[in-house]
Amino acid sequence: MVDELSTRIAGEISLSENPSKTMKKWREIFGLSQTELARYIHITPSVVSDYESGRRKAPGANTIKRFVAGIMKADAERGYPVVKSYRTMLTSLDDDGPVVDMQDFKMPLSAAELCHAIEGDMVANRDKGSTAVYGYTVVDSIKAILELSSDDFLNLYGTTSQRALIFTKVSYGRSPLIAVRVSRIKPGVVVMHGIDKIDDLGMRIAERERIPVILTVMEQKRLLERLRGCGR
Amino acid sequence: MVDELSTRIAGEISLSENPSKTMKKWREIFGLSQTELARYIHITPSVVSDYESGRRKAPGANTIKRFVAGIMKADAERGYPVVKSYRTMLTSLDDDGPVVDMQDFKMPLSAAELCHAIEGDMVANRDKGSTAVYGYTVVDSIKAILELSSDDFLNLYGTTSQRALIFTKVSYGRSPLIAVRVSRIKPGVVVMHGIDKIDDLGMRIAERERIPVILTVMEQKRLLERLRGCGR
DNA sequence: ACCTTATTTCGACGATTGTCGTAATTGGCT
DNA sequence: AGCCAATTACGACAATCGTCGAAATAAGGT
Repeated sequence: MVDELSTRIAGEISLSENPSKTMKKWREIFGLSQTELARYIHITPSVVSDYESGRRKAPGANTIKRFVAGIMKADAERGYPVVKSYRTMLTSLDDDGPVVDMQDFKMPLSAAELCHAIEGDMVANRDKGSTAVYGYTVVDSIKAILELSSDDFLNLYGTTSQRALIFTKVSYGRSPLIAVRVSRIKPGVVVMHGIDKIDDLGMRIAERERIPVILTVMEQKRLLERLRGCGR
Repeated sequence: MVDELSTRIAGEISLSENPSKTMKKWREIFGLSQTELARYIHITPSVVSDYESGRRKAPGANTIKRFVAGIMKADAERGYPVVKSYRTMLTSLDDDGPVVDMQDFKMPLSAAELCHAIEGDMVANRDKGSTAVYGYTVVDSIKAILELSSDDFLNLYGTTSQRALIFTKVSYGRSPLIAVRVSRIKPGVVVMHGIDKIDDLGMRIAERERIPVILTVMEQKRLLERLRGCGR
């Protein structure tokens, strides 16, 4: 599993239209600062910044190899949290639970860009529109309410919580936000599919949590296709 | 599936101890000459040779990207034979058929190296010991005989037929070689697990097909572990 | 406002890549 | 043996990478 994730990360960086941004995405997913990463791969922090800001447009295979080795080493020292999340993500798509789809974006999107892509309406915390989103999890909200324990909620986040949590079959807009409210880990963005306005309680929860909330009534099949096509 | 295989190839090249050899491996899996590949990615054949022979030790992300795009374009023009094989390979490991394990090696092995790794005895065509082997398929020979049609045999090859076909639960050594004999596509190496000598008929078939044949009596569990550890 | 840490910018320079073109070598086929 | 296609070797050179170090800027906390 470590090898598989390593290969995937290296492949994404190599094939990316913007390897710099992809390296930054993965560093942040692994919860490392540039200074921390620099220590793992024995270079100065300014070199890490040079890579991520695009000063070097096509890093060599040795650089990619050392980058991946560094973030994996950090994960190993912490007990493999990201590797475990990745495995959980693969597993949760296989069973017949509430998770409808879950992917990481090749290229990070902002909340505003995501909103635009799914023809949504951002009804709460519009000022947080620049929030970076690294992936999404689509959840059948009815099944989620019936089946998920509070621990299960953690499994919705895959490799990072900096993602969009998308609830389908929403009625009033409060239940998903209540669930987010009591959850220890918060997503970057909440999307509610099936309604075009939320009630007052939902709005107040959203403002208190400072999480952008997007509503969309796009047909679910098209929604999934649009999401799959994002961040390329 | 195309994206997934692309990412995997790019990741393997990036992370390889020897990116040159890994690029050559994948070019050969896709059945392209250096001259053909050069046309797809708009460089001269000598540049392709420079990459693959290690003159350039750490290709950049742009080079890897163009390499992968080239081999994928070639596969697309031929109707995706390699992509389909890759998909078949993933699928056949999921069901409860005769396939016990199937992997590609990160780094190609020779038949002799493989023989050594599994503590085997090469009883036929020792002069072909330098044959390159890119992966392996482990097959329960009893189930294979009972379940496989001649078309199913093709599914044993995954991304390339230049691999080791490994039969377990072998008794006399002739049945697997008969199966190979009547098959249109031949593996690079045949391994028979469970015997330490083959009968005359088996030997004659092997000599006629010019395929190295290895016998091993290693415990199956250790055999699988050894195979997984090969080509790193 | 101040302090500390993180990040970014950028000059500089040695190392390496990417590529062409030419020629030599290898391998397969007749 | 000869021919042809594929592959390899290699000189050459422009472009880019990899990295350091110093300084500037940004962000978070008090």
